[in-house]
Amino acid sequence: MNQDTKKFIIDVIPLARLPLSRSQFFSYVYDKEIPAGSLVSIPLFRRTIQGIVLGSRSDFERLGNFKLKNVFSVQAENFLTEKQLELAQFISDYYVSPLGISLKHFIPKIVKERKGIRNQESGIRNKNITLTREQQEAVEKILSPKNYKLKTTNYLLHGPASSGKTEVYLEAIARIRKENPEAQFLVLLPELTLTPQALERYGEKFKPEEIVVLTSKISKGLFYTQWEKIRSGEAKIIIGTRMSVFAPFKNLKLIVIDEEQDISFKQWDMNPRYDARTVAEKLAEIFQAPLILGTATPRIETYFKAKNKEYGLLELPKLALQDTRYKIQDTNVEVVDMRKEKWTSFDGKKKANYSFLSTSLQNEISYALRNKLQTILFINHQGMSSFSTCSKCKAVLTCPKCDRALVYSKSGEYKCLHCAYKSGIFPKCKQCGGSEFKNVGIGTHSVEREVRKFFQANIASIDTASSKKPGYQQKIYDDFSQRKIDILIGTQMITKNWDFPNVGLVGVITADSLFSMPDFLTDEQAFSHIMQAIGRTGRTGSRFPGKAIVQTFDPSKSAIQAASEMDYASFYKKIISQREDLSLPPFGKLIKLVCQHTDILKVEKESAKIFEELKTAVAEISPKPRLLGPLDPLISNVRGRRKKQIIIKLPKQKEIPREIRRTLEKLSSDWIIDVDPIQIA
DNA sequence: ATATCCCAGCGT
DNA sequence: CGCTGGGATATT
Repeated sequence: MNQDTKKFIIDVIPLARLPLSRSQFFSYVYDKEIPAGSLVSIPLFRRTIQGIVLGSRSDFERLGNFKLKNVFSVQAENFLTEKQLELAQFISDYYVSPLGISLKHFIPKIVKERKGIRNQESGIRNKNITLTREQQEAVEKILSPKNYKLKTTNYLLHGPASSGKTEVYLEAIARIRKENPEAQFLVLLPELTLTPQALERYGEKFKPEEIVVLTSKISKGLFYTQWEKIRSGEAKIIIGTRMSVFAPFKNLKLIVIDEEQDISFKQWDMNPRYDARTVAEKLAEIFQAPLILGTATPRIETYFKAKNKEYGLLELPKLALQDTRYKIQDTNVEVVDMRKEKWTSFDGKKKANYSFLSTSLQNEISYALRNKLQTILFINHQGMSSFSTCSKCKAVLTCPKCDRALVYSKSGEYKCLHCAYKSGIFPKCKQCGGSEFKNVGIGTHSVEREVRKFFQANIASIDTASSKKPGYQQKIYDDFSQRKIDILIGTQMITKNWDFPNVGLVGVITADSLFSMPDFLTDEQAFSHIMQAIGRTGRTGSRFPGKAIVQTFDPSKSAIQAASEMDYASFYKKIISQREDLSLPPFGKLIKLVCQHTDILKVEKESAKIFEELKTAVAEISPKPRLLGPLDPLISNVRGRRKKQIIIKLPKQKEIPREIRRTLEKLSSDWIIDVDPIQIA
């Protein structure tokens, strides 16, 4: 080492997947100190990649004659804040994922061209809304927890549809802002479809230049501009999807997670497999900011924590909204047993109804149409059907790459909803070579066709596929809010916070399809979806109380019953005891390990080996974790990749025991580690 | 991510 | 004995 020129050792985390078992940084040389958090360009094994600086040192002696390479260049000094580094480290530890991969999420694609900032129009109309006593109290608790002897600054805001949760967020924000005009607020939404609505609401309190929206849909240039506005503090309110937790906040004073029960907060398909709710909790801790989890149907886990005082529980009663714009009525919910629709009465007065629109639903649609009220029909499947069978041998038409059923689409082709596979117009049966298929089950398109047969009205449908057409979703939204559409048919997406005051009727066409995937969250999610669908109505004028019809072939299901009675408490009671019996969350912590490879033999051998290793590891731990597997997952073949999975159930505790962590850290890249998975079937 | 090394398995 | 493919390994 040359003694004349002063040099520094720079510890850098390469933005690459490094083995978890080794330290996640490498050391380089540079002739200046580089501040932690800087973005640099470095050589790594005769490649050039980016890295994040951890720190600079000058203790060359300890290294011996190990030859360090040079940092190529500094791309951006202080690119990540100290707090972002801390958060990245937390994510990597908690989700057992390489640090470099976590850090990648904190770095937006840097684009040189800075486009003009295009922000939605929003006139500031500081409407003075009087809060109800409950709303007021919720705000007080959030702002001064000590006065209420709360040990935490995390809150569950539990209130049914139209109970005025947003008013609570807005008031809390306004009050904090009054004290601290530089304060920043993060509002997390499950999906980008909800952002236009949110913009409208928050636009009433904020100037357009203070609001920033972060979703994967916006252009890279705009994304970068928004990112920098957050860093500078210019952006005060940040509305976005789960990735927004990675933004370079300067002065974060409150985090809101709206629709906290939504599973889209969990990144299940990519490393790090993080849950924005868990990350947001850490982010709130780092900034010493309160966190509000808002929902009409809390996750069982969340409600459990609230009951155990881990979260402050803020309950808003029904009909809290005293605003004279709406007069809220109890929604009348009717569960229709679809099996009875096919019955005929002895005197022949009641005829069998073979349509998937029950007599009740047909009557209610007519009623709504007559009274100029709008109808929303909710169906869980997109396209024409859920699956198709060969007319000759009854075999289900499946994707050749995955084992999943193909779905008939309008184009005449059969598509795989898992990969991009399309069958062509004349598929052949794998078993008998037959070319005729019968479509079983119903989707948005078949419902639309059926509704058109019965009613002369303005009818439209929307699902994930059709909403991908640019502008289509906005058009449907606008048309529906301007009452140009009488009957709207759609998948889950339209039940989420699309609030229209003129909806008099909601129909859930087949509640049963919400239960098609048996898993530990199925009932919870089904309950929440039915409740959400029901919540779309009931905001109408007092002359017409909201009406909801839930069609099912199994009215005895507790999720359906509880949802139709809008009874969260009894549903919670039922599920929480099941969870306790099975040591499922919140009583146990789940870690899912999936081994996948094209060669099934390899997968079997490898997963058996790891299972044995875990067995020995677990033997030393008390209380003893439980191991399940290696098992075939419900979908064990995707795009030709075969899978086996192992489930680890830890007794309730925050940390993963060292013995288990050691095994996880040496898993090859054929393995997926999913901490707190949302699916274990 | 990927070049390199090492060795098993095979053919000559 | 030599060639080849697969897997493990290490990366500053």
